[in-house]
Amino acid sequence: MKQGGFSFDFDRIVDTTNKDYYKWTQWIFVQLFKKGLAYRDKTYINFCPSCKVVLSNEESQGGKCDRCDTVVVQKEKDVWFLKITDHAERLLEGLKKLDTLPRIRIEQENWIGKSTGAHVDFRVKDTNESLMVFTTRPDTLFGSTFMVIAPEHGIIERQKAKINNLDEIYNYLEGAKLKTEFERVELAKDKTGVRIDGLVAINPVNNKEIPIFVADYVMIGYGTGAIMAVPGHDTRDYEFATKYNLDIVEVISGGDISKEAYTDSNEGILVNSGIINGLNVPEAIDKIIEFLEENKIGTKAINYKMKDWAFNRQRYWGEPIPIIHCPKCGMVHVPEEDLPVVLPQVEKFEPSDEGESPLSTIEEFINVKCPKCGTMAKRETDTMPQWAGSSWYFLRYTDPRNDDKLADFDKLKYWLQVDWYNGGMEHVTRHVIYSRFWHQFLFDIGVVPTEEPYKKRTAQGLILGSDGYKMSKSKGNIVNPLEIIEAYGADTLRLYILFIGDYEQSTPWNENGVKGARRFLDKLARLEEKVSDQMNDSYQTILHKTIKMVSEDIESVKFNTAIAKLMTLVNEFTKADHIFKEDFEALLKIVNPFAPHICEELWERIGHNEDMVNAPWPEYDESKLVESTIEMVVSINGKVRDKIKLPLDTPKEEVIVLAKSTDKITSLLEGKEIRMIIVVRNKLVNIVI
RNA sequence: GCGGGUGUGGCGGAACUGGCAGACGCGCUAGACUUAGGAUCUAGUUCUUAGGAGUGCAGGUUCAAUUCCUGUCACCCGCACCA
Repeated sequence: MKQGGFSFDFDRIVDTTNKDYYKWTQWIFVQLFKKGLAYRDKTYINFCPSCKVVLSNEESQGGKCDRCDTVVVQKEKDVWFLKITDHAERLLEGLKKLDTLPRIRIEQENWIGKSTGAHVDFRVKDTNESLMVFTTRPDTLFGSTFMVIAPEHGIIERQKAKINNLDEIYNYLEGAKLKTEFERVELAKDKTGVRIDGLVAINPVNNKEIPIFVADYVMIGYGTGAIMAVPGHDTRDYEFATKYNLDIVEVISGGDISKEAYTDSNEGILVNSGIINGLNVPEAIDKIIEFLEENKIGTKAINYKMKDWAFNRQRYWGEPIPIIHCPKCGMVHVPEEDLPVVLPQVEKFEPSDEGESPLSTIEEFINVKCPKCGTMAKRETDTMPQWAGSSWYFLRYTDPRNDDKLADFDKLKYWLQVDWYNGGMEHVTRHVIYSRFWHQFLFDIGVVPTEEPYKKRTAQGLILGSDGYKMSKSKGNIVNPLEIIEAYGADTLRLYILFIGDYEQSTPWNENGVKGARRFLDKLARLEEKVSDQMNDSYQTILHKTIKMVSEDIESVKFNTAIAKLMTLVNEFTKADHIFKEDFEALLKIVNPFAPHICEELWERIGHNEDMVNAPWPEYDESKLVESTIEMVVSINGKVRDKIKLPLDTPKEEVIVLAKSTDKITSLLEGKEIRMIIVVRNKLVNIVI
């Protein structure tokens, strides 16, 4: 970093693995625990048999471990959760105020996955329980002709005495278990399921008895793990109903349900639907929810795809969770004054085969007195994920050595919000959601002065290997920046990376391009020989234009075009027979952000003792931006035919006369009738024939 | 399937509210200086049947379209039996 010449304040270094830092990560956890936002629960978790580690949903996308690609298995375990779902709505709301890339915004919205609809209770006949479903389309309730529950749904065990085909069902559940989440999704085309013989549900709006199926196309993790199937208006239900010969009822007119489900039904009118017949869809939804609530069979509901954040890991490298398990008091947090709970020295860094944390074998770490009652108790041995420390580190920059607080409130007030947070594309989704959640929480307990951490959030494009693929060790297409600095210099590297392409776009690395950047710097250095005390008018316009455009490009993060313009200017200076010293200084100042080392060097060589970084940014002279003579394009029917040189702001009538009089244009116009002439001031003349 | 993004020379990429398509760089070609050139400089470099054609493809609006509209294709990314 230092070699690259970045202007970071290295006095404010923050290291999330340092105990003076993670003390505050643990402190935040304690606050979350006190507010009930950190809780422990037994659940099926994603477990990677290779890393021997519990994974969050975020880390096991596609059913594979995001570190080693091993297929993830489900395992029952005690899991620490952070109740991020409590913030679902706020996280979504706050997004509106965040200035960010469309892509990031969409990913966030997707991740939160809000949908509105209703919860509806379906009584199960001859039992004392009912199945609750979530639906976004309560208006189609009258068309629900069967129900489907997820294989993991608890009702199977609870009502097994009533089920006649238990063997068949268990058999199916076994099969479903063997499939990974990934396969269940992949083999989506062919729907399988088993009817639960013995259990019948009652559709609460028309009291019809409908069969219940168990099928793995319903997920336990989303909604309630049970659905009301409306085959007439849902493709999956339609497919299932056709396969198992179930009733298909049309409740929204407009389609042809003998051929396929009519899903594009927002236009249609309700039919076969009792009290909501004749209404359009939005009206029907309102009315049926009203009905459900009046009769206590359902409620309006909002569902989020996002789940609580599984927060414990069994890795060594992580902040120990500051909780003590006391036989008398239960779970007690470590008192704030006793923080940090320091990560002990350990011989074995690997978790046990059972997936226990490596800390679990260290007696002197585990055994501890309960801070409440003094009884011998045991420490929690799981640690936090890497996300913990990275969810708030930027706050610590404001006050990196504070030992009393995670950061002084007044300092936070001075610095926050972060004006612009930029980071790598690969971490964006999770980092944005986690850090905003923590920040909102810290705001709620009065630790930070703003509800949202940053105003603007972007991510820069990746630099790919020269083969156009993502750089990776296995592909052998890695470029080591230090080697480039060694061979071409830090300025070259900086310049090339910024010149290579659009800031947000991924671009392949090209060593030849690096040479080009170096050539530019060599050219710049050679200009020094031409510096003189004599003014030079020959390049004034382009100089001032470049100052203006480079300033603007930097503001709008278009570094590639800024550098292109600098190159043009240097080419222009190369042609000049001498360069006025002040003009050369102006050039150095605008090249400086891209190539600071060489500019400082040249700055000194032309007689400055003071550092260049403190020199003011040059200003352009408005009067020098435009030349007095301009070139106008003369086109016929939109095709460029000739160019004429004219004084700036020549009146329209004169322009027309001059345009028509050139040799080329006269010959082309011969014998033709001019239908109209369009003049764009100082730009072009278009003659239509 | 849904959503987002991107399609411009041999390559990376420019082109503000429609107004000279290909800036700038790489690569390539020829020449100069040189024992030499992988240094430097100069000239050229979208294609071309030399009239034109040309910004993924097909239409449309306009005096004028990479830019606006309609349709369509391809690639990349994200989500995904989401009820």
